[in-house]
Amino acid sequence: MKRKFVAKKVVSRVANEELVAKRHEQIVRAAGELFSKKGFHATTMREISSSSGINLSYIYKYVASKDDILYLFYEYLHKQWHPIYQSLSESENENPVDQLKNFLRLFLEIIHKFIDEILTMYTECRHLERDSLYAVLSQESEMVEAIEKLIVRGVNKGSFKVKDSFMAANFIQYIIVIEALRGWNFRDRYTFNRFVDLFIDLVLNALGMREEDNE
Amino acid sequence: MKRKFVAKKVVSRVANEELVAKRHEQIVRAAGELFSKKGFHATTMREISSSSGINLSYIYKYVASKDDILYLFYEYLHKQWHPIYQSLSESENENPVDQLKNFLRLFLEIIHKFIDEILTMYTECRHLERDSLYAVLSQESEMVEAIEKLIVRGVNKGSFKVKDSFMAANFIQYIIVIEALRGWNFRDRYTFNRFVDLFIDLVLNALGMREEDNE
Amino acid sequence: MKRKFVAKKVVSRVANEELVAKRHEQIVRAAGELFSKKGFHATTMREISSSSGINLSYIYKYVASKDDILYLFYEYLHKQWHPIYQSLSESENENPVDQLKNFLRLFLEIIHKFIDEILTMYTECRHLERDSLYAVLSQESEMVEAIEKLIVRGVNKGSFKVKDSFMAANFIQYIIVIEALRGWNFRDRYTFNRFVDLFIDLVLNALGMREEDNE
Amino acid sequence: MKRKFVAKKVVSRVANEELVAKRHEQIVRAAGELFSKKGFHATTMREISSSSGINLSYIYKYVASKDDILYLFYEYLHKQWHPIYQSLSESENENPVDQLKNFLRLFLEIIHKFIDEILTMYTECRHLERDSLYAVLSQESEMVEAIEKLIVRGVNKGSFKVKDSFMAANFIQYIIVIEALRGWNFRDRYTFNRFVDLFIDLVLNALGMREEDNE
DNA sequence: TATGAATGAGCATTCATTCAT
DNA sequence: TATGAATGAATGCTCATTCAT
Repeated sequence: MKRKFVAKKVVSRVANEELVAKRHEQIVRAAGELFSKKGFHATTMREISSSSGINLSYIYKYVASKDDILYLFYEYLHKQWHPIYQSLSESENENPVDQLKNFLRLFLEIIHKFIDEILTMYTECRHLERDSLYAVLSQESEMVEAIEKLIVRGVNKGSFKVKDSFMAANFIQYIIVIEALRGWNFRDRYTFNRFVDLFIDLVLNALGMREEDNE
Repeated sequence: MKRKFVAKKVVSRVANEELVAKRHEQIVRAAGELFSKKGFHATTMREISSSSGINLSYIYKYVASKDDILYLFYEYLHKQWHPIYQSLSESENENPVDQLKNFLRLFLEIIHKFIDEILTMYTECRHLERDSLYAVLSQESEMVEAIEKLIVRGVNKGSFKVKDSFMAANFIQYIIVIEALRGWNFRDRYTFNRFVDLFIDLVLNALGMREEDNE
Repeated sequence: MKRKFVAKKVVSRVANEELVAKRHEQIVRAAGELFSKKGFHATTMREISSSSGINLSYIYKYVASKDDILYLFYEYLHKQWHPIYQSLSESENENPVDQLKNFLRLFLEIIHKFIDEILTMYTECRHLERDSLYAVLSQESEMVEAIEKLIVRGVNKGSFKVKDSFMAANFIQYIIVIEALRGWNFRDRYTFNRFVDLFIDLVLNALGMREEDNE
Repeated sequence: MKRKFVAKKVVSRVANEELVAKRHEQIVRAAGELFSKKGFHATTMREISSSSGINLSYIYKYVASKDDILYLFYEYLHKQWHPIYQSLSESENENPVDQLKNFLRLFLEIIHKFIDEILTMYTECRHLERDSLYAVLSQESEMVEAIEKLIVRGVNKGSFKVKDSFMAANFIQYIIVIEALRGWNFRDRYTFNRFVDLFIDLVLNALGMREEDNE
């Protein structure tokens, strides 16, 4: 029942890989901003073209469709936090509690930095075409696995106490973007640091740690 | 700093209120399904018309724009759970823990029943126009308040222990729709009842209850 | 080569003639104002209905189409000045110069009173359907004839001197609505009385009268 | 109280000016004919597209709206006679009477050539949007000024005798298009040359010249 | 590699008009 | 006589995408 991770390759009709990477970045930067400001559908290819400074028809040498750009956008954002959760699997010796706290803090900082983009990503990714969508879900899934492993280690060491580590991992992976998706309701009530503290506290509690253990 | 709740009224050019209600339901049913299947933007008015069996131009007697339909759709869903969180404020004598458990269970059942619609609602509501969006956010906010009151009572009675009840309420209001938004990753792993148990456990923990208190 | 004057009858599906007349007036009053404000095409039947206070479908019992209303509007305006030029043929004993002056003055006053309506009439009547258009042109033509007769009498009496009385009549019938059609360019420059004086002076001159004869 | 002349520029999203000019002409030719046949409102963009041979969406690269096309149409016609009245101000030494006669004749010839278009122009220009309308009225106004100057010179030289030269200029500028607007009533009665003679005679008379002076 | 010209399909919305009672 | 419900056919305009060079 192990999920296989699928990837998607945005095919470009240009050989030079370096150039492709450069163009993709150009495109995504422009598009991301536009998507975040007006949404995917309301953003036109023409706008992406003029905003990125790449000729409209020429964009189609680097992407096959507008959908590809949305995927590229997702990929770009994902790249921001990929190292963070990947490091989770690498440093397996660390204390799981500290590691989790650290992970959450770093992650929340990324979210905070890309608030608009992440809101966009989560509200627009439904419109991805089949292939792209699978690739995205796959990456999300990968992240859940990394978190799960951490939880399992914590449980084994007696730091956490959860009924089901996979469910807990999903829980965390979902709640972690709360600031982007629900922030409008509480953002002006807390400083970012205060928010992080409260957030970590809630999550640690959920994983069966009381504050007394925690300090 | 108290938020004022705003409402929006979808005005129809037909006097007969009963008929309006009937038509609105017809429209929303058809549209909701289509939105869920293909998204708001990809759904055309023509499809809504033929799916609802109401003549295209005639739909515009009951709504002013496609946006109105999206709002109607949101309203329809919201009506499903409005009674649940409203009852929270009414029965203030009950034991907060039981009340919360009960609330969560009922709510999760509603979510389960409308999974596709809720996913749609949360991914499409960004595309609402200003007025409609405000109305929606306002209703969401109202729900958070109801949850917060419950938490505060629980804290006062010593059942819960949280650093900040408003943050906790936001937390719960956000996590509660996890099945609709992230279910694809865990749905086939648990029965619905198992999921509910795990969910409630995590939430109660987050609110500072250990399982030992809990049983 | 004598032109036959054609008339058009707006058929209504209601027997009571008095009622028909009353409704037609109601309709025309409302429609005329709307046409003048926004033009024929921009005015909707619904607006005419709500402005006239007659139920939309019921209007169709009194007119066969929107076009009919435009024609009715024309007819209504025409009725305003019909007596004026008709009287021209009746009082054949009067001094033609005085009669012309009088005619012009009365006519200009009517124009002045219905400026917007007349502008509308002349810019919209192109959109009349065949039948209605013929009826309109026919009425216009009739007016030219009346003017021509007057000129002929004036020429015979030696008061006017024109090369071609029919051309001159057309000339006058056309120039007489100048205030409605070109007024924007000179209206704020003259009082109405001054305008009338200048106008009559120019027309009399055109008909071969010098001011010295004129006084 | 001097009127300022305003202009309007139809902006196209194509850089190549020559191409723009070519396309504009293509569009105006097709549209003009259609407008003349069926009126502005009854003419659809689709018809203009197929009649001009330019793809519907591509038209919108050269004009921003249907209104722009109406304005372009007006501009096109205006260009036909602009040189004629402009020359009026240039050759200030000529005999005003000859100059006026010449001006009228040339102008009437242009009118004659574009009868349908001019009828259209004057009956449809009310539907221009604000900006375009101002530009149009401004150009008309400019023409009146040119005529007025000529009249003033004629008056100073003792050739004309009018009470008010501005009013007279408006008079002429209005009457000059009579063939387009009222021609249906007299066209089949005169050859074009005969019409021109009669017309010039009437106008000169109006300006206070008797035939005896005239010959 | 890079660009300007060109296209086809679609979309929300409006409106005059008719039906049923 | 009078009305509210219902319809069919358009219409201006936009947009992603491809062509030709």
